[in-house]
Amino acid sequence: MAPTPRANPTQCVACPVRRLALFQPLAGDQLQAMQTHRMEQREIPPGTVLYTQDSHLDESFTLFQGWVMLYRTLGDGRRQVLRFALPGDFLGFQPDPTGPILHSAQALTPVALCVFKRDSLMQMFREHPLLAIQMAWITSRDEATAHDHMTSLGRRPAKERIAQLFLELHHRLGARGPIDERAGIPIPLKQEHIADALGLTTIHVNRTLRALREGGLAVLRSGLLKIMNRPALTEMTGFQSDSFSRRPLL
Amino acid sequence: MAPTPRANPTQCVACPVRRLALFQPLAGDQLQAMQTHRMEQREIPPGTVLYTQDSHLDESFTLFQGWVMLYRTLGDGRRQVLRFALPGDFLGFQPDPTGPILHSAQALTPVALCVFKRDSLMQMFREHPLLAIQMAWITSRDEATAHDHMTSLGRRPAKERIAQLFLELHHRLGARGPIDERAGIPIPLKQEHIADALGLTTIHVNRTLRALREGGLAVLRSGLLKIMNRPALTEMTGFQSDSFSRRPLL
DNA sequence: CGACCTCTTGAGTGAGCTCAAAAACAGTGG
DNA sequence: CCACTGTTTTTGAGCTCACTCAAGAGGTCG
Repeated sequence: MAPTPRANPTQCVACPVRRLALFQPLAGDQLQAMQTHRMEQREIPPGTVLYTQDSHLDESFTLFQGWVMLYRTLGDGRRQVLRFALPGDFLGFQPDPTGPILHSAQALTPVALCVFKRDSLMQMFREHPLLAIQMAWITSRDEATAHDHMTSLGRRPAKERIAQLFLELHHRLGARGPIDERAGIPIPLKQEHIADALGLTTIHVNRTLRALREGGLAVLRSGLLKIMNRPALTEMTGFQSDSFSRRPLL
Repeated sequence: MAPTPRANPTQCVACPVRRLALFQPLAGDQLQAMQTHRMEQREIPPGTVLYTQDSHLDESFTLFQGWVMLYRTLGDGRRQVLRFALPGDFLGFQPDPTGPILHSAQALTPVALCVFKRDSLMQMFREHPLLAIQMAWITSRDEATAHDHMTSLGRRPAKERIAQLFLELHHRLGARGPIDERAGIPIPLKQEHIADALGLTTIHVNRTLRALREGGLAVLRSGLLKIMNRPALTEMTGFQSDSFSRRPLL
């Protein structure tokens, strides 16, 4: 994640993407090589389901613009949001490419993606080992974020879970570009999404948001998140931005 | 994980390890090359802390024998177990090798490991790209397991969480060698470990174990797990072993 | 035979859930 | 511009699953 801002950011060949996670640190010749692999840019409206749990997927994606929600569904409709993917994130990389994918992905906003055919991606890895190493690091970073999330789910009360989520989103968005603290950060999440991410009910999320608001800690209203008292939030969650550090260029 | 049993399993050079996750699918010359990199076998007694959250780690490990618990601790002592590592699993791979590690690791049993110095591992990746690709898949599989775990934590009641854990452990152990259903599977976990993995208290784990026992579903006693009614357990969790599929040889 | 874990059971409490229903809001068509 | 419909947010009331506090029972080891 958190690509270092630089004077002359590398471009993703097929897409007009800057500082994309998988490509940003690559040398020019490798970028050129990627042009030869079937890459496609795709744009989809909010609500579109990119892929569905248990289906077979022969593509993966780099998110260029917008938010995508990755989630898993249990038989009776219970839902767990696994990750909110932001621009630069990679989606659809599977441990077993021949097996079904284990989660679904849905666009929360208008979304722009780079699409890779699976065999094409494999081929790229073979030809450009650095890409494979980058992929290992990206996946490892996602795993660390999942660990944060697990710790929230298992060991934090509702108020802390929400505080932690807010700080995480704020930090991840801040790493992607400057954000206007005063105006508030645009967050396209319904209370239901937050509930499904944090293992709560919508109703309880609502009450907890009220508590945070009335405590002067943070306000989420009409799609805008305002952090009112960061020190207090950081204090209550023990938030460390280390989890989102940048990876080495190798 | 789940390496296919084969007639003549590859050996991990320095260690007398068979079917190790990172090496199993490698060709002979690559294995040889690894000999030239600083690898070390290490054995540690139960309870040993391999590494500690927030410390700087310049090694990573392939687990050869025994169980290792990966966990995170919050300021006030709350603990979340992230993963129970079994033989063949890889530990200590970090998204940012220069940053502090974000969790701790402790041996639950006597443990044997292959140790890699960090720069040595990096060097191996550069020289043998297939290793990097394998690493990406291994990490991706771990992430999928973390997703299972998250779903339990967020959206399942205590009984289902424990049932799911039992089925997962049974399946992962089964993939590593034949297990004697009747005798029961050796599980070196205290109720406290289970509680910290599943976001419950020890006391509630105890009560729930009793419920499972009295319901004729599964019994965990004196370190032995017996699955008494797998269909019922599978039914209540919707357990799919897909999550633990083997990865491609590329 | 104590000292120390780990497991077990009881009793009471509370954070978060369910059920139910307003109120605010957004879009749509007349 | 407004009535009409569907979605999202908000609030109330009561319940329950899981937690806290407390204490006894088993096991293990020096």
